[in-house]
Amino acid sequence: MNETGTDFIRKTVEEDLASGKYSDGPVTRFPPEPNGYLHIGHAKSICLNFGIAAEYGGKCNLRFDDTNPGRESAEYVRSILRDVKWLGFDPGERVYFASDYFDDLYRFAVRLIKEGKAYVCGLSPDQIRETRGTLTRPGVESPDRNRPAEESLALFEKMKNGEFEEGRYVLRAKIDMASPNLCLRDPAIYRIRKAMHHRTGEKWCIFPMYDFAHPLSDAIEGITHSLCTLEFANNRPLYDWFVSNLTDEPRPKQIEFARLNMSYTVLSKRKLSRLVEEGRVEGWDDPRMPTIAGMRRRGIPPEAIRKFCDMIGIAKKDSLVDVALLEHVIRETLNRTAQRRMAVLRPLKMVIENYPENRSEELTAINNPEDPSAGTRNVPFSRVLYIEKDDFMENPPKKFFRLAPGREVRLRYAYIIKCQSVVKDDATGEITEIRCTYDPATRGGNAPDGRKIKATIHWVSASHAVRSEVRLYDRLFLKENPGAETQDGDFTDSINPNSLEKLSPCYLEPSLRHAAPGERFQFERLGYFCVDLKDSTSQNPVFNRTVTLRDSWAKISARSRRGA
RNA sequence: UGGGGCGUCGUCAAGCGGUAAAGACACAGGAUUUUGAUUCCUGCAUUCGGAGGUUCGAAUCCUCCCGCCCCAGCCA
Repeated sequence: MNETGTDFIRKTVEEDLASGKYSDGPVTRFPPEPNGYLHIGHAKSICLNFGIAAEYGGKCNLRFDDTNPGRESAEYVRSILRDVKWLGFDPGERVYFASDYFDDLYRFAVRLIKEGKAYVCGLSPDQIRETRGTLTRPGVESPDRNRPAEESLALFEKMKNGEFEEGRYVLRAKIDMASPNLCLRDPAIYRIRKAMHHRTGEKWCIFPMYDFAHPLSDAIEGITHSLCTLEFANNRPLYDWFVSNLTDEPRPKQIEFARLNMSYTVLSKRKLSRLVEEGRVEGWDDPRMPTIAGMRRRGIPPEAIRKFCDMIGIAKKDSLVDVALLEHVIRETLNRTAQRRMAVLRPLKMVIENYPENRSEELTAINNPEDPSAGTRNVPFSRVLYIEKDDFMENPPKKFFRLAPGREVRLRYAYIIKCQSVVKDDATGEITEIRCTYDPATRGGNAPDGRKIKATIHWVSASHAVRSEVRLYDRLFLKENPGAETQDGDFTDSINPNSLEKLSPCYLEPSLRHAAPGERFQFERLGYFCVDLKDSTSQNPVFNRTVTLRDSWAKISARSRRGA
């Protein structure tokens, strides 16, 4: 069920079920056009449709709305299928294509013509536009509007047989050229398209329009509740027109809800494809993309996406969901499930002066404090280590309580150490190494004398470390709503130039050597990371940062930097 | 300025005529902590786009106004 209560769509479904209208439970459908990759906005719809079917003992179909050859392809069909399953929903045998219904749809069209409810129109696309009227002026009727049915039938047949070039004729529903709803001003329902269709090949050269194919496909499949986004509300009267003129009860019912918008990203296929085409990202599955494929590669668990969709709710209000909410559910699920490891991303060499040169020892580390069943592992310790550059400051500000000259700090699961001196590059003055001593009595990190150690930092033994590349991802856009003021023109203006930072070499604890692609970890004190699905090899492991840990120190230091 | 849809905390979002307007995220404090993480407390809309009205009683009903979104593809 839903986090926030029962949304208005579920309520409608419940009422319809209670009224006995649909005896076999609700049948919903997720109807993507295979012309792009699925994104998190689609995930909202997938969760809604499959969720309702599951909750009320119904069914959910996956139907490809493939009525426009030329911009659709089998590659997209494959990616969509994969993404839906990865998200955790299995349509099983219920995978359909609008193109499966082309014969039925054709028959429906013929029936409309015979009944005087459709006609073949010879107006050019330009003429159709000109005669459609405007928002405030009615349209004018086509000279072909009263063409005898026999004549339309013959022309439609010829259209089907490929006897006309594209654009020469179109089949139109005869409704009302004066309707205040432009959708009803004799909309085109079939057009000539001489393109190779990814499934029907060259069998057809006329293709039904969405407004015609969609409601009828719903009816053919016995859909009870046809859920779509708000921008289709204008099309609903047309949806009802086709369904009531051509099909019997019980008829499918269209219900609209608000599409998902999320801060600091864009969620329209058009804009996402532009990012890909213009090379702003490395592909549809770039980990910065809000696509399912991108999020998968980023390391976001499908469970988190489902939880997110559950939390944002379903309503009719246009909204902009804070991406922080997504980040929150990602952290929440990963905190529970991801094993902890130590990794140093920006290495600073540390030498333990009183630790023997050739010695090393194994220390025990907890895999997941949130899950005792995850057990423990051993981590090697030796004289030369790497620690994070950020964990040392030569002249620390007041609130910094990590390592600094003369200060003590605990190395996680290892020893309490003290900074004795700093080695710098003579030429640049840059700190190249810090020299410390350790307290042998503190093995494991406990102080037998009970002295309080304010900070614990992570580390990796230099001689045992696995070298790796780590990719740090940040939001793709600097503006909360990149599409807002710029119509479409240049949402790319607000692209974040620093959305990707590749770090190398990074040093990982040796247990990470055999991590499998897709495997997710928490690098302690840094964030959640996963092995890249594409570029990682055992020779050159690559990790992607999914999301950082919450970092109150970052807030404190940023605040004091501003204040000072 | 035709038609359709929508306006409840910074962001989502419950609420559907009956006492003090859920919850989550964000934010701000505090406690515990070998991750400045997690966890745990605490605070955070005298008010529901505005104005009138109906009612003993309204965010919930009525009227008017204001604002935002969608529609003039042979796209979906």
